[in-house]
Amino acid sequence: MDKGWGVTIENSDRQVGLFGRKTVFEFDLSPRFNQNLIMFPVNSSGGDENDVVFSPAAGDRGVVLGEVDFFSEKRRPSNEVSAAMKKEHSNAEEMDVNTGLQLVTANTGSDQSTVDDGISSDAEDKRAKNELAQLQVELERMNAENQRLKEMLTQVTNNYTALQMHLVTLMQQQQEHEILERKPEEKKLENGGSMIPRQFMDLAPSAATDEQTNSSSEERTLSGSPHNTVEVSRNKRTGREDSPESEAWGPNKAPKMSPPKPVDQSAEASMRKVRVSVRARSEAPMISDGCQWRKYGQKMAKGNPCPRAYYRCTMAVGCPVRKQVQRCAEDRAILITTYEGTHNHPLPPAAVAMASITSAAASMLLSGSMPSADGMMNPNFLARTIFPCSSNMATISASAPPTVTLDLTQNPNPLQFQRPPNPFQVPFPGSSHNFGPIPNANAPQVFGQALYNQSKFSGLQMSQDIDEAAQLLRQSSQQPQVHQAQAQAHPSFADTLSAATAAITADPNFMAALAAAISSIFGGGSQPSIANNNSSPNNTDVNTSNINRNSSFQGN
DNA sequence: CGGTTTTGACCCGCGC
DNA sequence: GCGCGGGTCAAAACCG
Repeated sequence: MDKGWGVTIENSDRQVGLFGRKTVFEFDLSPRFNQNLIMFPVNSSGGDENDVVFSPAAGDRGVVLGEVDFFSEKRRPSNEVSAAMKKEHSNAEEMDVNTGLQLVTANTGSDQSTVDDGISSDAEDKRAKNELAQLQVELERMNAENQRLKEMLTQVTNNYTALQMHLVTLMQQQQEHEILERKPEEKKLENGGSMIPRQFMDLAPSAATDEQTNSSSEERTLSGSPHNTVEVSRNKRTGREDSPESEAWGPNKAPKMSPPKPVDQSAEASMRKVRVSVRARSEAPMISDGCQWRKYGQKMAKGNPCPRAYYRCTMAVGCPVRKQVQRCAEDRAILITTYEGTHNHPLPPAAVAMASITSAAASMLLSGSMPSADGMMNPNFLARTIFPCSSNMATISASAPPTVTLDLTQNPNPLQFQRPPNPFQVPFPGSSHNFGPIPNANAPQVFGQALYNQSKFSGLQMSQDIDEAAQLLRQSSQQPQVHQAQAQAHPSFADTLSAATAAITADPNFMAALAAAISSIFGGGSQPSIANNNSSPNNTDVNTSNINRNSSFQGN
């Protein structure tokens, strides 16, 4: 707020009001002190020649009604104005022609009886007007304050995001530099059309660029290009030559007699095989991340009665991205989705969200895990870098393969960088800290959207949907039970994307914001669509129609 | 009929 | 070398 009046009571530290161009102010001076009402410009501390001093009689109370353009030189108040106000204040209405201030007073002090005796409809009207004016003052003040805070937060968020992305870029460049120093031939491998930022693509844990260089994949296999070390190592496992998909996927294709890869390459491959794991509470068998998946396997993992399902992305032939879906053994309400790889094809916005977050997480992890870098020494730093909204929502596992775990199951700090299954395991006290009635089956998606938007912010584009997010927050807080009913009618992903980001920026309590955003989309955990779709634990179908209007982007 | 899921078999890495 | 566990393949089954 850059225009308006500050109002103080003389000889008092109390600043009783701060109002803008169109406002009212209620004053109530103590009859025991000879206090003046001082109005001063908001950019003044009071006591200068611009102040407007009003000296009501002891016990006077009333309101100041004004529409002030104080900073207009022509209407700047003067001592003459204040003098005039002094002189004519008592039980009267005044309108200062210079400031536009209207002074309405009513003595409620020593001659209160006089006022009471003279109660009239006018007095009642004035009293009601006073109350109304007071409320308006308060409302306006809060609105102005809210707006100001929003603007500040927006600016801070923009700056932070820009710095964050810049940091990611720098770390990626550092890694690239190291890679190129070792294998200059890799420079030809470029990101070919993915919507994922290039710094994410190149840092992705798998051979995201394999598809673009399919024709030379075998050559690179023989040459042992470290950029595709993961795929190379797999190609060496079997040597089948079959479908393009298999070629692109590469696993189990190389004959056993393939030359053993050097030790350093093996180590590098391990480092590159980064995974991003997302923990979220979900009744659905699989979270919706905007991509199209095909299940290619299912195994019973040791120590977990729930089967682990294996999916691969089918949005493009040869996309190297895979994910594993498994329920947490300790709390089967928690769905653990582990992503590996980077898409090598354009993605819908919904998929970009998750791809960006996983790639960003993997990038940071890789950057920190490079042999020449300090690496894992400070995973919390990495976590804060990747997920500024909550430094406790993610952890990095130093185990092989390194894994970034995003924990969306906790409250109030939903994400933890964790080191499963080592002693750094994030605590899940009873697994009861969750979104409550809010299902977070797709919480990772929302979070991904947030990050996606943050990446968008790197271009200093700020979400214009703060109001929308605030509305979502209000709806959520007011009608927490509505979520289930909204299951089939949530906003589009793009809407949610902006909303989630805006929610994060608009609410310091990220958890509440996230919950609100999630609830705005997905409704209750027992939403009919999900429940109907998936009655079998092995049925990995997920109702992505709730996410994507375009059914071609539905997950399975 | 084409795409997807299921599921037993296979391969590989790793620890002993 | 062997066994175990994780990951993947691919034929068969399933589904719309």
